[in-house]
Amino acid sequence: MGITKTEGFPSKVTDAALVFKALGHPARLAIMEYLANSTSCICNDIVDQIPLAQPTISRHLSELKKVGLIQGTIEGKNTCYCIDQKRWAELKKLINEFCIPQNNVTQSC
Amino acid sequence: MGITKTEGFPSKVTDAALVFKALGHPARLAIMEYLANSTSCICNDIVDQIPLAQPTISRHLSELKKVGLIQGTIEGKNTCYCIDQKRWAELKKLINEFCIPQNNVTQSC
DNA sequence: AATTCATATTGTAATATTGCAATATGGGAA
DNA sequence: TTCCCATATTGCAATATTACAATATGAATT
Repeated sequence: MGITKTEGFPSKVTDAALVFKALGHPARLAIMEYLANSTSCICNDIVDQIPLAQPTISRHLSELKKVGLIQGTIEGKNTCYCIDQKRWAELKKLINEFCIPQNNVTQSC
Repeated sequence: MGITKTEGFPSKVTDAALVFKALGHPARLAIMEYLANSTSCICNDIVDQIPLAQPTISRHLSELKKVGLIQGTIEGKNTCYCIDQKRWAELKKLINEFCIPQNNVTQSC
């Protein structure tokens, strides 16, 4: 059906899945990496960095914004995108809960 | 188009995106969490844990297997799924390269 | 006011994903 | 062999995603 069932899962799982999903596209991951390594907020520089058309990038940006990974501020003609550091810290914690396996658990295969 | 453009991105980015994408579904994330916290390999126990039909879970399992997150071993009647610890360590490293922002970079907004 | 530049939105077409019923497959038990 | 049990695969149908052209918007510049 193309529709993702979310009932029956803990909200922590569905929340984390949304973040992973947002990061699960080369363009969006490249945008995140670019923003994480930039000293200043970048605007249309992103368009020059990513090999996709401007409308497509705009849509990816709004998707990252939707899950709270980034933040956009209008500055005159330009829009300034950057990682929402506060939210990022929370998300990183969320991600690590799934990324890091329990050390005290030994698997039999 | 529904098609994801991968040309023009570093392979490190597209590789990581595939992993994130695989984790970007509640069912798959729940499976990973379950496997990470189990002392033994689980087989059809997963079907009892996830509120989805067996064929759907089977498909999610094969998707996780495709990106190397898990491993399946046939044991008589059952199939034993568990996290591929070696590959997981590599993937964790890959994920952290994108998850952890540079500390020496200060953002202006 | 007219133009330009940066970005967002909308429309549309192609493709991918998801979910389940139905069905296969293959091992072990009877 | 026949019957179950566990799992995989296939075949849809519904929906989501992706990409881009065209267009809108809105600020600054002329």
